[in-house]
Amino acid sequence: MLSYTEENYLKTIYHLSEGGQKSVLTNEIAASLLTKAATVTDMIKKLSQKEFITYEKYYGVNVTKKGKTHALSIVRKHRLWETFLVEKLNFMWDEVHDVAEQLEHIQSPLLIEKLDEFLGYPTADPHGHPIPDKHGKIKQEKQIVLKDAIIDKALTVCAVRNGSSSFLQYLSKIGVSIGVSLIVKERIEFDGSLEVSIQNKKPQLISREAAENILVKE
Amino acid sequence: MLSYTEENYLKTIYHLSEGGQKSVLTNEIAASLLTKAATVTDMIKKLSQKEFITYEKYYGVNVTKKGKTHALSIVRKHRLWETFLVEKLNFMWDEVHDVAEQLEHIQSPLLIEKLDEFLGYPTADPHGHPIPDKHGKIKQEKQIVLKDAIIDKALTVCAVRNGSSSFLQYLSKIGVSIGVSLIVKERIEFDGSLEVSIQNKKPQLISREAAENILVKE
DNA sequence: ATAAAAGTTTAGATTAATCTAAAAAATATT
DNA sequence: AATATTTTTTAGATTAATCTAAACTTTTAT
Repeated sequence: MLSYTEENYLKTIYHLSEGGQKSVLTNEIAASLLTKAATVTDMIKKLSQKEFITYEKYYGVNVTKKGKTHALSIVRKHRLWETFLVEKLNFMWDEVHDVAEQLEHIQSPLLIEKLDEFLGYPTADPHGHPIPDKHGKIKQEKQIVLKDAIIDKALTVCAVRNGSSSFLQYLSKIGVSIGVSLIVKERIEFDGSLEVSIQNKKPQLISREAAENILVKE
Repeated sequence: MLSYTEENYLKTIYHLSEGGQKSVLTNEIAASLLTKAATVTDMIKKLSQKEFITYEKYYGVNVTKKGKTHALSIVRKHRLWETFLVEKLNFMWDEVHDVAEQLEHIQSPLLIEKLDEFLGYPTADPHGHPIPDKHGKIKQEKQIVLKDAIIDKALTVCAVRNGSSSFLQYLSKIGVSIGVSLIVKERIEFDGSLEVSIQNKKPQLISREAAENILVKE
C-alpha cells in the first residue's frame, strides 16, 4: 500500500518516463512536484526499496512493471473522475484537474468499477487522454501534433497536451474542443503559427506554441 | 485549514457531543478512533488552539460554533457521497460507509455544490440520516425509536442508528429499509422483543437490540 | 477521609515527509 | 587534463501524528 505522497511521486515519475526511454532525473522530479532534490532522493529510495522503481545513484530512475501497473491504476482513476466531473456534474474542462488530483487517491476498487460502468466505459477523458482499462490496457489511437499536420487535410481534434486553465480557456474561446474538425490552410514560416479553419469557418491564426499542444487525428 | 486527521477528530467529537450536553471525554474519543488517550490529548490541544473546540484539562471537550460549522460540512459531504454511491452507482447501503469516510475529506466547495444539485438536493442519506444544507441547517423530522413505538399504529421506517454491515444486512434480509411501513403488533415483556408486521405481511419477531436501532415516524 | 482505582496528561521516542547546508559525483569548460 | 559548474546525495533539523511509560488528577470505595 502506498501513501498519498508516494502515489504522487510514482505517478509523476511515470509521466516523466512516458515517451522517452531515458531514466528520469532527480531534478526533473523535484521540478514537477515543486519540491527539493534532497526530498526526492529520500522518496526514490523508498519507492525503489518497495520495487516500484529501480534507481541507480546519480543516474536516475526507471519504473518497474509493478510500478507501471500501479501508476496506470492512478491514471485510470484520475481520468475516470475527470470524465465524471465534466459529463455528470457539468464542470468546465479547465476546472477538473485539481479535484481529480484528490479523487485519484481514494482507495476502493469497487468504486472505480462502478464509476466506470456508470460512465459507460469511456476510453478517453475530457481532454482526450486515453483511460486505461481495469487491466491497465490503453486504447491508443494515432495522434498527430497539430503543428506537424499536413496542409488542407481534414483533421479532428482528439486531445490537448496541456491541462492548464489558461490554455483550455483560450481553446474554448477560439472554438476548439475535443471532436472539433480542423483544416490547416497555411503555415507561416516566420514564427511557425498556422492559419486554421475551425469547423469549416473562416481561417484564423493559431500560434506555434498552441499548435504544439493540440493533438489531432486524420 | 484542517488536516485529514484533524477533520476526523473534529467529526468524531461532534458526533459524540450530539444529543447530550455533557463534555466529551478523552477516553471516549480514543475509543471511537481506536487510538490512545495520550494521542487524543495532543490532538485536542491542537484543535482547541485553533478554536474548533474548547478544552478544560481533565474535564473534557466542547465543540465551538466554528467547530460545529466545520463538522457539519464534513457530515454533509459524507452523506451526500453516500447518497451518490447508493442512488447513482448502485452500491448496497451496507457498502458505502468506508468509501464515504475517504470522500468526505475532498476539498472542493464547487464539487459539493454540483454533487448536491446532481442528486436533486436530497435531505436524507440512504440510512435516513439528515443531510445538512450548505448553510449547515438540518431538516429534522420527529423520529421515534421503534422499541418505544405504540402498538397497532402505522409507522414508516425513516432511519437506522447503526451503520454496520452486519446490521444492515440483517435488515435487508427481513425486508426493512428506509420508507418501509411497519406496525408493531405485540411487545414481549420478557426480553423486549417485538412482533412486527412489515409492509402488512404476517408479523415476525424483531429483537430489542434491533428495535433500538430502527427509527420510525408516524 | 484516606486509600485504591480509573482516567488524563506529560515526557520522551518513533516514523513519514519535508527542508537547508555541506559533501560528493558527474558534466562542462578552458 | 585540470578546473569550474551543475547535479545529486548525505547529514542534520523540523513538524505532524503516533506510541509507551511515568506522573498527576479525579472519582470511587472502604
